[in-house]
Amino acid sequence: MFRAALLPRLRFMLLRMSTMLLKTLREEPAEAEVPSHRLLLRAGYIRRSAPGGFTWLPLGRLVLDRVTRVIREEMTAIGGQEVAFPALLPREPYEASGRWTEYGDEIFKLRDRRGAEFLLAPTHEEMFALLVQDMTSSYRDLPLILFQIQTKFRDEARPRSGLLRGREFLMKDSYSFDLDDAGLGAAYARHRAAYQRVFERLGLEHTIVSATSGAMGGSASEEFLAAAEAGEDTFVGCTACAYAANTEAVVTRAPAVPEREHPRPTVHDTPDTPTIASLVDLANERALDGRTDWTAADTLKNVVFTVHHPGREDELLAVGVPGDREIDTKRLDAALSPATATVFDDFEARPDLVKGYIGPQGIKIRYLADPRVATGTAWLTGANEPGRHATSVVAGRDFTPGGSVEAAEVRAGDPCPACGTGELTIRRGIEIAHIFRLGRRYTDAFKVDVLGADGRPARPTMGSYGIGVSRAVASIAEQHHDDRGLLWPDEVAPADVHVIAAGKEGQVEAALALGAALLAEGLRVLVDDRPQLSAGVKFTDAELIGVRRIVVVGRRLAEGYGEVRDRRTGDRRDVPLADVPRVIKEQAG
RNA sequence: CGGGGUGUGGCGCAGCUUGGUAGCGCACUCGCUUUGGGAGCGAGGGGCCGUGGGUUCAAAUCCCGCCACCCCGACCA
Repeated sequence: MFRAALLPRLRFMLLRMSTMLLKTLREEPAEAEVPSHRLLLRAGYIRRSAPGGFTWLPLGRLVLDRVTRVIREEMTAIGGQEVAFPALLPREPYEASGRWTEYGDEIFKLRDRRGAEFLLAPTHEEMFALLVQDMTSSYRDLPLILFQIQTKFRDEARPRSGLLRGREFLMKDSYSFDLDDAGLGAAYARHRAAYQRVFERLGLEHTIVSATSGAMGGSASEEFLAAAEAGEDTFVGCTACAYAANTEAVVTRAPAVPEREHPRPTVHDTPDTPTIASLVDLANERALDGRTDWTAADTLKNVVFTVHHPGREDELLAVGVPGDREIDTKRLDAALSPATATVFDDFEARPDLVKGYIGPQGIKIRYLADPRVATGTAWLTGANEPGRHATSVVAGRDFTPGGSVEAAEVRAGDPCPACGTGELTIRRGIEIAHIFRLGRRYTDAFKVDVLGADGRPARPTMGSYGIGVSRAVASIAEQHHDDRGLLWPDEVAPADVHVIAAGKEGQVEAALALGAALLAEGLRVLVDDRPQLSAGVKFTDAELIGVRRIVVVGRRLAEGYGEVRDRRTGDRRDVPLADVPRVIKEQAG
């Protein structure tokens, strides 16, 4: 009988399905919607075990470890040093940075037996800043790149999509400490390049987009988005150049406005036209200004919002966009950050704001307009009287916005703001990494100083760089599967080769012996040595589990042949068993 | 937080309208047969029907509350 324990010098153990904690599901779990969630559950990689929390089963753990290994290698290669912090932390550092309250409900807070307050860390900027304060004293100690791979906790309002958005997830977070902006820039660039290598190795097709910084603070940040339908982020690309951006960060170019004389504004009776569609219909019906070619794009839509400024009084704000566009509240919030906006609806309290007939002329509240509402453009817009609109309302002449705002929705086909010639395409993606130039927000909060070369204190500047490790696993599954199951890239597969014993006339023993020979080649081997199972079940499970190379030890065993399959190419050929290890070794490179 | 949906054995579901001994498929155990694409026959084990209360002689089923989960949106990265 084969005993893996008899091969102590081998790097890997033979993975035997007969004894592995593994149960594949024939039917789709009702709770799972997105492909990665469905397949990882069905193929026995994970089990849901808490709201927003998953257990990594043996197969899943193997994949997770492979992903972790790649990240660790690339982080080490850019000079990163690995540490590990507690996840359970006292309140004080987060109080000092302001994030105890700023992070809001998303932070898990708890108390110890004496009533002292703790949190489960959602991310660790504070602790790394404190560590550097504690352990460095001279500019000679910098620069530093420190990282950890650790479970993070966020009390998500709505955990969903399996591993894609959990309340507990694995994250690689690293932090750079430099004395000046040039050093920070270099650390940022090294992380960016390292992440590209990581995702290249993980087989993750991704796009780097400029992003907004959110609760982390700091200026420039970029997100790495893995293209996937199941993703929650929308981003744009350009058909002609390399431009890519999160929709929140898309900047609209003001159109070139030809010089021309516009007639004075004319107010028209436009009863029962509270919507853009009804207004356009009526304008054409009545041939306002002699035109019958009015479209929604000729109208100026003005929407009133209540803006909530943290720590200040709410403010009313009207936003003007061309009538053929909706306002994208995510973009508006990003533009107003840290303030947030909600649609204003208490029109009874403001008789000067005539719902459905608001125009920017003489408006009494703050007014911001889309960049398309450029100086010299003329609009059909509300006349600030019930049932009336005005034509030839010209920006810069009849009204002057208090500024421009990126609030209009971005649409496929919009001109590229970078090159101006290409068109924007819209795709969905999963945020698998986010890198920030933080600056000194956290080192200031803790007064982290080292002694500079000039003998004076110098305050380090920080960068923060996260990779969602468990989310990356799910993203790989999203990008690498077919209708039969998962199909892992080699680098992250739970095994290099999957050996199936199809038959009971010595096939199990032969498969185990072949497994041992493959192990001896330094390959990671999964053997389906489960007794009593029909070949069909094993084939189906192998395809579900998703190891690319499958070797079947079956009906031609008596002749000394096995069948080597490639799940990706569909190629199948019979190979003498003695040659299988060499053949597989060559394929696996 | 708003809208919708669902809670019945490990998984997928029926039963609920019209109250009366909890059922099907898969999985699991044992036996025999079978063995290259989710095997067959036979015999079994496993469920306080999410939870608390109410109505009733009697509740999975009717009524009220609560909880959980899923989906869409808001929020968040």
